[in-house]
Amino acid sequence: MCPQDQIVENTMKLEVQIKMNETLYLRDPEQSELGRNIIKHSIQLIHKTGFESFTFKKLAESIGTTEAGIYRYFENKHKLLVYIISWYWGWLEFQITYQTKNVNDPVTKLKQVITLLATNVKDDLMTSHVDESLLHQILIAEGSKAYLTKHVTEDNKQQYFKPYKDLCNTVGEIILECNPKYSYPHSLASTIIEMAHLQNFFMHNLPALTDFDKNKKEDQIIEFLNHLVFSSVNQ
Amino acid sequence: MCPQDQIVENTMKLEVQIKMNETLYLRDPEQSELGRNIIKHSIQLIHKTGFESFTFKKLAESIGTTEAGIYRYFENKHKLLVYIISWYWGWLEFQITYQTKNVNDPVTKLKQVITLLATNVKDDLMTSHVDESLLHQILIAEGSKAYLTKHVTEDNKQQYFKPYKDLCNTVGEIILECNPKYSYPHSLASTIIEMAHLQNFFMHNLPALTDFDKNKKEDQIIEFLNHLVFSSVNQ
DNA sequence: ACAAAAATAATAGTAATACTATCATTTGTA
DNA sequence: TACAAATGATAGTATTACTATTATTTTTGT
Repeated sequence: MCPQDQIVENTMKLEVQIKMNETLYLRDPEQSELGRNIIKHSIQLIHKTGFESFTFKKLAESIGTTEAGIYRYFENKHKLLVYIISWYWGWLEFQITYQTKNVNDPVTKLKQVITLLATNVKDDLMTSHVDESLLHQILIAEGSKAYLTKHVTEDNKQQYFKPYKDLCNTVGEIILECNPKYSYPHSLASTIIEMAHLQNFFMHNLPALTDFDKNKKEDQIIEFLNHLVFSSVNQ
Repeated sequence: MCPQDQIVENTMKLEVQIKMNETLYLRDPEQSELGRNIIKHSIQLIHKTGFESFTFKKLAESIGTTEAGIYRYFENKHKLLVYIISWYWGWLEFQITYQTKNVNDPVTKLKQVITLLATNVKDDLMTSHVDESLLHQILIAEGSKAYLTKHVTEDNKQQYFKPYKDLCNTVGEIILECNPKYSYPHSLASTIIEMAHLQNFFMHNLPALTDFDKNKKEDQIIEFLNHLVFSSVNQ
C-alpha cells in the first residue's frame, strides 16, 4: 500500500484518511469542523457552479462563515482545487490497492483498474465529509485545470501532483505485469486516466467526439478503453 | 475539402482564410487592421501569460488601443479563446486535407495525420497575422479550457465546436478506411487529438506521467500514438 | 472633393473578484 | 481559571470584467 494512504480509527468508527501535502493548505482542513465544511461545501459548490464561477465569498456564504475564514485555510481557490483533486487521486489509489489486493492475474487487475477509473462511484461512507460521486464529476470537468497553468512547474516542485504521479506509476506497473516489454507504461497509464474522464465528458456534452450514447453510460467507455489498452499492451 | 476552408487571393499574394462562426465575434476581426492585431497579439499574450492572467486591458495595452476597443470585437475573453482555437482546428483540417490529398494508402495517411497533430509546425507564412507555432502551444496548454465550462451545452448549440468535430470526423473516416469494422472511430480520433497535445504537455511539465525525455521531442509521442492507434485499429 | 456613416480613441464609471488587515468574541485546553 | 488559538465581523484595496458617453478619425458613396 502506498504510504500516502492510512486507515485511522476515529471516534469509534472506521474512517479512511488520505495524507495530504502540507504546503497545499495554511491550516489542515481535516482537523476542524470549519475545515471539513470548507472541503464538503467546496465540492458541492464547484460541482454546481463550475470552477470559474466558484469564489471564496460564495463558499463562505454557503457554509455560514466569512471570506476571511476560508483564507485562513487556503491561500486561494486554485490550491483548494488542487487539494480536493489530490485527495481524489489518493483515495482512488487506495481503492485500487484495496480492491485488487487478492487479484493475481495482471490482466484482470488492469481491467478492474480501468473500471474503477471510468465508473462514477457511489458516495463512500468511510469518508464522511467527502462525496466521492461529486468529486468524480469534478475530476471530469475540472481535473485538468489543476495542472494546465503557467505555474505548473513550481506547483510540481511543491509535489502537488505526487498523488497523480503515484497513481500513474501504480497503473504503469500493472501494465508492465501484463507485458514487461511494453515501451510506454506511463504514457499509456496517463492516457487511460485522462481518457476515462474525457470520453465521459464528451459523451455527455460533445457526443459527436465519441461513439457512445448517453443511455448505456460508462460501460461503453470501459469497453473502448479495454480494447485500446489490451490490443496495444498485447502487441 | 471541407467547405469551411477557403483560399482567397488577397492583395497579390496567396492567403489562406479560415471561415469562422459569425456568432463568435461582434465585428469580424479579419476585416480590419485592429481586428487582425487583436488576433495576433492575443495569441502572443495568451501564450506568454496563460489564459487565466490574460485580460482585455493587457491586450489593449500591447496593441496600443483601449479596452473598449477590444470589446467591440469580442464579448469576452472566453469567446476570443474559442475563436483562435476554432481557427486552429480549421487550419489543421486544411493542412490535413491539403497534405494528404494524393495519399491513397489509409495507413500512410493516418500516420501523416498523427504526425501533423503532434508536431509543432513552423509559422505558416500563408496566414500573416497568425503564428501557428504559438497557436499550437496554446492548444496544448489552453485548448481544453474552450469546452471545459458550465456553458459547454449552449456553446455547442451555437456550433462553437464544429471545427473540432469536423476534424474528429475527418480523422475518424481515415481510421475507418484502415479498418471498416473498427468500433470506435470517433473516440479513437478524439483520443489521438487530445493525447497528441496532452502527452506533449506532460513531457515538458510533468514528465513522470510519460515515458519520454525532453530531448528527443515529439518523435517519441508520434511513436507512442502510432503504436497505440495501429495496434488497436488492426485488432 | 465632400458629406454621411462607420470605426476608433479617450474617458469615466460600476459591480464583482481576490485578496489583506484589524479587532472583538468564542472555544478548546493546560 | 487563564491563556492561546480559532473564529466572526467589519473594512478596505487593487484588479477584473464589463458598459456608457462623447469626441475624433477614417472610410465610403456620390
